[in-house]
Amino acid sequence: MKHRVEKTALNMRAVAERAGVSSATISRVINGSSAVKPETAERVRRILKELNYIPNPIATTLKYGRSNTFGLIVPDLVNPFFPEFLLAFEQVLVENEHELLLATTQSNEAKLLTSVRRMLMRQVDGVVLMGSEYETRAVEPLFERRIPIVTLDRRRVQPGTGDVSFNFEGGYLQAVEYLYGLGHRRMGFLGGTKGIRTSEIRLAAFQKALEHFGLTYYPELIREGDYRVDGGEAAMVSLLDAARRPTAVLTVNDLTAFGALRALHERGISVPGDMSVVGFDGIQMGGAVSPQLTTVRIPAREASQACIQVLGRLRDNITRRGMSVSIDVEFMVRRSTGRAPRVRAR
Amino acid sequence: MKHRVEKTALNMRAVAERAGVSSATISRVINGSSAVKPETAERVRRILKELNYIPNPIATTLKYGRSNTFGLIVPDLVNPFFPEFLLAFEQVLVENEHELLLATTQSNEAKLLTSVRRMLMRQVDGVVLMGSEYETRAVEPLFERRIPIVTLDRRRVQPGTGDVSFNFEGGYLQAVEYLYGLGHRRMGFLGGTKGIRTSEIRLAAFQKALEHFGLTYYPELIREGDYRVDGGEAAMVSLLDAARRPTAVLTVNDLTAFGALRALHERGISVPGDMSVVGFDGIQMGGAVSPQLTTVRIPAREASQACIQVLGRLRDNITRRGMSVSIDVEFMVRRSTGRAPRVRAR
DNA sequence: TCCGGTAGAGTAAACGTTCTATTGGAGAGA
DNA sequence: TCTCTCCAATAGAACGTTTACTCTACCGGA
Repeated sequence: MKHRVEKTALNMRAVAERAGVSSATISRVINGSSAVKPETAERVRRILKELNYIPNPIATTLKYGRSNTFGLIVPDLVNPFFPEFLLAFEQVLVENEHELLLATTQSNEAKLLTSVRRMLMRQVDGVVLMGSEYETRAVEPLFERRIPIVTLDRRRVQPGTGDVSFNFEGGYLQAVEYLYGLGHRRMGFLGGTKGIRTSEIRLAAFQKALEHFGLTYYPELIREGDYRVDGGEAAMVSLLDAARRPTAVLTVNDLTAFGALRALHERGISVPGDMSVVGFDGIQMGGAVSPQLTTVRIPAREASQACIQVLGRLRDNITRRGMSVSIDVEFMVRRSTGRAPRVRAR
Repeated sequence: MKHRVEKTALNMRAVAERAGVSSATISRVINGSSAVKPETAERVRRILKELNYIPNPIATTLKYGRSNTFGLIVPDLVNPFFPEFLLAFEQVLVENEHELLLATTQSNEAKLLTSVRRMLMRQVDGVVLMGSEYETRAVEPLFERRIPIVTLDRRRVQPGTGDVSFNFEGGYLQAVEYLYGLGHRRMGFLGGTKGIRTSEIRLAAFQKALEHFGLTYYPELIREGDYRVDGGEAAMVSLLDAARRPTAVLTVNDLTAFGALRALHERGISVPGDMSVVGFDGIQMGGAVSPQLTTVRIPAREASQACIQVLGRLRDNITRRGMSVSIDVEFMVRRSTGRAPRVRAR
């Protein structure tokens, strides 16, 4: 006798046999679809519980080519915002009885291609693409197979895709308003990587916020970063060389702000005594450092819900018009911001 | 005509037709399984590429009840070590042509039950269980269905399970050795939650390290924490009340160390001037705070590989003896440790 | 010529679910 | 009794892949 893997767990037919009905009836009871005599249904339900039946969605996926799975492609998990989004995304999916397929690309095109292939193989019903920049060529197969795509903060849509972005204008407006109220008039900005669309959008939002309060925008107080700690540190160090320093700096994200804090701490510049610092993202770690970071929180859960909602609509509607959603952010005052110092000398 | 979902993408039979062979031959070419005439194989391969064929592993899963998927159940992603492990785990899986099924439990038993159910529905070939404590009852269904289980740092195995743990003894030994070399003789310890096995193991490892260097273990310099920042901060604050303070503190993990740093910073106690602090885990963020945290790094990639290897063995072997693997850790000197202060007065 | 071996390829069933088409009765009306 | 309608439930095909079994053609040896 050949070696055979023990298999064939408990399936609908076995349940059906036990209940003295056909597998179709079991299916109907489980899905509550069509007319089943109440007493039959009750009996079936009892037996399902008794046998501890667990359905096999794989079979359904095979039959319909739909997996109730959404893919999430992230560049990496180094930026803590990504895991926090992932966590929320997974929770929302599970609440909606969907599954998650996670792929990381390390900002590497070959891995992006692999990720897309995995998505296709696993018959995902839609894909969320984090990281504002990506190769169009690599995601082409998704378009070809009409898989709905939602990007995060890409600010661009095509037919069959959606975009969920964050309200940077609102966020920086609240932050600037708060700092203005504390007497700050001279604010710097530690930005993102040059040439990336979202960097420009964030900087523009900062500038607009200044204008809204009649504050001067000083180009010499603007620095480039790279969305990471090191870039933020370097940007802050460079900013400290300015002829007249700002009394507060806003940043493009929390990691950049962490870099700024480190630069300031190492130079003995007190935060918030001598300088106020504001982050953006609202990652958990912001509450762990000292001083705790004042920041603008991006609500990961709402963003996840928006992504899933948009994916659902794109899947159901053949209209396939692109959809844009903007998520409101929330200013969080913590300890890295305070009154503007009275006198500032270099 | 009924509404019908556009489906039936490109399957083996279509490729077969195009190549003038049967689907069996296509399958054989793809899997390199049995004798196919080289020229036929070549022609098939060309057509596969030409048609851009993507296989559907769902069908295979249905047939064999094996999905080439490993599940990962984590309590949450708040502790940055978890996402870092997750990232490594995903990468290693993809390299080995496996898939990941992620589930988070928020340390909530109902969600753990749901997670286990998801694992079973998706026909996973094995499950990695993070978080050293879990309800045995909740994972019972995995045992019943003979799904291999690997726990992380649980230090206990049963038939059909494995455990991957970390070499705390080695880690604390290196840390204490380094501090000893810097002149520290009086070391404190900020531990984990009481009553958890791994907390005891870590504390014992610290104690053993002290003994190894002939140092005194001062019970009054030991505090409980909760593996989180707040717990670490409270523990540090309490430790500062000690009649004679230590010159260095070791901690149960990096978050605890962050809490300690925050407590010290807020009280104007210089690190490492007045007090040295050592973390454990080696999370990325340790390099972002100021001062950068000296710590003991747990290599997430090696741990992931070990988990996957053990799961593979458990799946293949019917022997099903429990397996234990210990992962070596690596001491990383950064900026939160320095020479012991000459004179210490309260 | 016949037999057996072999290379190469094809046939068809199976996995678990869903749903269309169909069947079996029961009841009602003629 | 026959026919029609309606309710409940069943039979069976389909999804895409793999593989045990089968088939064919060819070759060599007796």
